[in-house]
Amino acid sequence: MNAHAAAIKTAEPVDYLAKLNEGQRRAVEHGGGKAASPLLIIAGAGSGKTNTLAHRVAHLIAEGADPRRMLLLTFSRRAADDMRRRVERIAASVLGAKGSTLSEGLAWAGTFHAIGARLLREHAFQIGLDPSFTIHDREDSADLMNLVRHELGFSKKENRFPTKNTCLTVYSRVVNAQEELEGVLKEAFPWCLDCAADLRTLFSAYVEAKLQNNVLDYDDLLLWWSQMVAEPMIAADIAARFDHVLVDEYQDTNRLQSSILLALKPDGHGLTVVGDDAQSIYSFRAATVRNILDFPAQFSPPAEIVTLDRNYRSTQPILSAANAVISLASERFTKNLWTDRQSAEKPQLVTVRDETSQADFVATRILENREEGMTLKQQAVLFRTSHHSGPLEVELVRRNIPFVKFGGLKFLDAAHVKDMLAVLRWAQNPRDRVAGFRVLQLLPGVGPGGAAKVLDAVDTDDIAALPAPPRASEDWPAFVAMVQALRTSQDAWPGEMEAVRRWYEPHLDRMHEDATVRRADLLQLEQIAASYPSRERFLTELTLDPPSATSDEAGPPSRDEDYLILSTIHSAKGQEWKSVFVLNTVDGCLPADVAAGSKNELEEERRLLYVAMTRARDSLHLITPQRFFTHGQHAQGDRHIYANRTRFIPAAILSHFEQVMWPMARASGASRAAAVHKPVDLRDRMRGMWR
DNA sequence: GTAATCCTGGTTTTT
DNA sequence: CCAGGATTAC
Repeated sequence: MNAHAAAIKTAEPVDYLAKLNEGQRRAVEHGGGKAASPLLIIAGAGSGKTNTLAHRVAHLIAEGADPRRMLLLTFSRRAADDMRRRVERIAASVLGAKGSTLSEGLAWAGTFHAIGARLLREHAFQIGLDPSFTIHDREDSADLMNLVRHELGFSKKENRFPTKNTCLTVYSRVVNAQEELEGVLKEAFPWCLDCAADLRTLFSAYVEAKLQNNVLDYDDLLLWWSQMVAEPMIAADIAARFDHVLVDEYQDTNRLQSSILLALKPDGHGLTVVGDDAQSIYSFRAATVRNILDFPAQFSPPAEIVTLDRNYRSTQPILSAANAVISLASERFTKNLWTDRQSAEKPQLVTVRDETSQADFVATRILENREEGMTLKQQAVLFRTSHHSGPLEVELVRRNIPFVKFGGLKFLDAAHVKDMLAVLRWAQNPRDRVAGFRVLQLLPGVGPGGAAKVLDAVDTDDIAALPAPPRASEDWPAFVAMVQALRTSQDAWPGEMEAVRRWYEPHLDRMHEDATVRRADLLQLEQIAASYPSRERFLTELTLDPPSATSDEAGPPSRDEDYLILSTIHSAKGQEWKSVFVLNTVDGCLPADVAAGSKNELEEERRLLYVAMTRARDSLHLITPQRFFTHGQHAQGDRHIYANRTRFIPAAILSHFEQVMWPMARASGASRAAAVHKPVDLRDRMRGMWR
């Protein structure tokens, strides 16, 4: 359907450059279509960044560059697909029908991690890697870390050792930030400083375990890539594949990633990076704004800089408010954005009683907007952390408003889905101990001990030759048969999915009360699997590009249905909507209390609010509930805390907002307050009925 | 060595 | 309120 729409739109004038403003045009034409000196584009929110990059790619192609020799590094697969579509459209208008075939050659577009995985598989034999390696997601990595931690005896120390997740976070930071362990500990994990030596031992054993298991974690995809291109012979090989390297969202890359770029293009020739330091929100992944700031001076002569500061997205009042918020940042490098989209409507700062009231307000406004002709899809609700949308989700369901949620819990995190994937992964890579460990324990009577025994033996023997674990003899033959069928690919992909599910379902029924619900997920997984060409591709791409929305999968909610977007602010990056609602704009939520520790963390939270605000085109609501109910336990509790407006909107900049109370105070405050403060406990009445 | 039960503690954001 | 760890009972 989109392709159809695109085809109609190709009546665009051939002078595609005419539509660009001066800065955009300079960025697009830089180098005149040749692999020219390095280019840095500082592109503010809504300044047409993606469009400019797409035009640049199309322009290069139009000037004769080979799309197959372009490397386009984006932040998500979605961004890559979007880019490909746009390039195709622009190229088609310039080159006619030939353009669309050309952009199909844009094969090297994707995330750093996905491209890394692909290059590593292709060059595996040159670097001592078995190309059948499997990739561990965060949780698998933590499991392996835990295994090693246990083996080394760190788990039962007198003074408690950092948890598996902390260990992994430290490890990951050292790798991605390219810093010394001690430095990282001192800066970010001071309470672990005493364990520095043990951590070093642990990490070394962890690396060894990954090698033994023939697995790579997320960080390895970058680390191996960077090490690979540090080898002159291979580096020449890989660098020669790409004439142009273009990187989107450069402010969210880390030092490891920048080292890869530098190895690919040492003199910066053919290198283009785009970003906005005001939107840097991924420092927890070791991203650093230094990458973007230090980029020009890495080269001599230094990279050319083009700044795009005209915003085409938001109205002036929204932009002014956003500028006011970001101008309070302690350090800033980009200029304020400007626009000529006038409007009388200031962004609203809405005070509501509590989260329930907030949900009520949002749902009401959204329906009002829709009555006035704004579709649900043109509206979005953003929040800092995934669970903030809980009460709203309840309200939306109650009012029958369809929605799709981005970010937070994923389909793939569900235990039963992980079980299925572990079976496939173990078949793909028999050395993947974490996968095997998980799979074996699905058998009744097999626990950690039994599983370990089998895995130790399977190293030397064929699994069929092994004696059944004592208490699992009944289920053993069927299990072995299933595993062997997978290993010998008896049922071609994706048919084997069904075989695995058939085997798994009885175990699912045994282990989970709610097996029926979970079965539906398995069927869905099977559907998703069918859209991948092979087991290897399925496993790889699913871990690197998991379905980002909770109902994003190939499932029933039909594509052309109208639905509201709920999203974490992080997942909202790069997107825009006519109307945006930001939930819980209060201290403790934004900034999140866990991130209010250091100055740097706080500054990042400020940018987060800035990112959220600049997603809005015409209408923006920031909502501040006055009361929060503490999470749960005391049933009789009307335990709550009072929250304050976020510190990022101090009184000094309040004039940029219209302040509103909701619901509008009709009754006098006193009677309402009385009603609120006198909770009624109906439980005794219920009990009393039978006494 | 496994399974069931208790208990503690902790909690963003994502490739 | 939930998951995961530790403890205990088999």
